[in-house]
Amino acid sequence: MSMQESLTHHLQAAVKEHYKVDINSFEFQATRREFEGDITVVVFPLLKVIKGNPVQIGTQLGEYLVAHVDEVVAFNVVKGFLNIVLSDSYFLHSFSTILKEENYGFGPNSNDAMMVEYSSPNTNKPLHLGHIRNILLGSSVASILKASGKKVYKTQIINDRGIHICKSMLAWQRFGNGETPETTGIKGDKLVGNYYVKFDQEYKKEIEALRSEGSTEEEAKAKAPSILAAQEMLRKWEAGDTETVALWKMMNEWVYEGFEQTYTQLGVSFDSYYYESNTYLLGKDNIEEGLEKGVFYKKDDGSVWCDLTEDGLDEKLVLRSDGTAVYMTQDIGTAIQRVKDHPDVTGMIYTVGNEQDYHFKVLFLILKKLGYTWAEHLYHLSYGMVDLPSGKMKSREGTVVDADDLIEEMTQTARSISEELGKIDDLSESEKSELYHTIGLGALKYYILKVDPKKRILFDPKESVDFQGNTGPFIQYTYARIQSILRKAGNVGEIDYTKLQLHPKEKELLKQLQLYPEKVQEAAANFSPAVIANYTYDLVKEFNSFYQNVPILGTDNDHEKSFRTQLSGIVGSVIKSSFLLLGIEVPERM
RNA sequence: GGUCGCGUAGCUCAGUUGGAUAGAGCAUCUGCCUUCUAAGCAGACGGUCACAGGUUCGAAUCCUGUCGCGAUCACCA
Repeated sequence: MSMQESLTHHLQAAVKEHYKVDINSFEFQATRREFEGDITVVVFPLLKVIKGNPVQIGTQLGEYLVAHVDEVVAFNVVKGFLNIVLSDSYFLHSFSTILKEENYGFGPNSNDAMMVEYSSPNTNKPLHLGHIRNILLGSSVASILKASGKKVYKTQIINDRGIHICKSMLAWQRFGNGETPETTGIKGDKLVGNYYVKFDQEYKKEIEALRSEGSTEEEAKAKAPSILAAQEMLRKWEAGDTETVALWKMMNEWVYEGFEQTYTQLGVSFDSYYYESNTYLLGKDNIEEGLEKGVFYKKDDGSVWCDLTEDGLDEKLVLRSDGTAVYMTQDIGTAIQRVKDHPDVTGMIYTVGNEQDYHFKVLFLILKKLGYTWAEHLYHLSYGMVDLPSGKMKSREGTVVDADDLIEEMTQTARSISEELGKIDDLSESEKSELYHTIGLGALKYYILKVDPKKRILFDPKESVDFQGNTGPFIQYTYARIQSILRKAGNVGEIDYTKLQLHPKEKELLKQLQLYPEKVQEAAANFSPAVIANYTYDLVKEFNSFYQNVPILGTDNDHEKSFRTQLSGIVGSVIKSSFLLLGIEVPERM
């Protein structure tokens, strides 16, 4: 039974005894720092049932608690707030429980399986900062859900077909002279991306030429030789033309190798991959089904629609009049296919930018109307765009912050700060570069994950990501500090908890530690890594204050020394655990 | 124009069933390394929670309206 439950129980009895009424629940909150106490009962809501002065009522309740509950040692009432002071032994008992737990903070395993989709890139250009936000969010939410007790499948859908893919293929065919990642030493995704840009440059030249001959912009865009060739290539691809398909396969392989390197750098992975080249024809059968069920209707021209006007949305096309699929058709089919492939899946999460909010609203509604039970648990993990001071990132115009470049830059910043501080000069070169990578990525990941996904991020490449204050490295540093203490402390002896008197800083730390399990659940319920990031920051701030104000190894009381060492150890393992949920590693030294 | 999201300190952000004097970091300023790692700690400065109404004992939080920013409204993906 938790302390809140226990207090509720006793408060009910107190209210019954004094005022002869039944009250189901009470409002609790952590006592604010400026008041004495650990947990606070808000008296105001009781006034609806009990007439009287809130201070008097609070006092009576407080007296009852002190008399009847062992753990309550004192109380005070300020206005309508009953502040309760809990005993040291209560906190120490709770600490010893945490100490025994294997995976403290994680929920019990359930059979619910969730599928989390993220990354989902196009295979015509390298990953950029926008993808990084997507990947970090999706990957972290997957870890958080797993920690909350769910089974998780990480997946992505790779946009490996379409006109934009043909564009880079075409440009390579024309201007590539057969060059490959091997011959050039250029990373595969970068090489292909270069040809995508090349295509666009040629295309623009053609448009200009046509316009000077008198065509309108629209006409020029439509009849430029490059775009016609790309369209022709797409037709060949769809018809299964051997040569085209071979070129497509080869260039996509280059891209996949490049992506894989970036994923490895980021420390993320997937359990399955879906390719649009396999799924783009899915969904047509489901449209037929929907027609039979009356979820969709057919117009005279043969096109199929879903009427969502009663749900406050529009009518949505789900099949063209020529019988071909649209984006929505494909997404309906893919969702259904995924549950067929993973029968234990009870819900899915799509990590996709907020520009597609409407699309997913419609998709989820249609799937619900089709009657799938798992459609009740679909969530669009929507996030704001990452913009630059100059505006939107555009691959074709080269105004993107490249993922690999950014990772490298962060690593270099970590290197120069570390070298300046000079605390790890005795490490080997390989240990050092591993450490710089850990710190640099820690800074980047934390920077992105600590903010609410809904908000757009303005990223200024000129202003580097911070390494001080509310940052990843600050938290990593605290972890390293704790490890240093543990190394020096050696083995901790048996602790006689009855010989201890808690320092206020210790008590605050214990309270913070107690919060971890509920924070994990809260983060899972809200699909929010930011909850974990902010919690960890609070914990670490609290620890640093403890560290600077209370001697750990320096105290001459052996019980205190052991306890403080152990307390530091637990804080360290919670930092490690919570940072793992964010996909951030922690160093033993830094 | 319709719909959705956002608006909190100079800047970047917390603040989730409505609760006490709205909290952090960065920046600026002041102290603290012969003691466990100063990427730290202690403190100062900084607020009309976009604006205006409403509900409530109580509103940054809920409701309505206004303004600003963004996204979206294709037989594109």
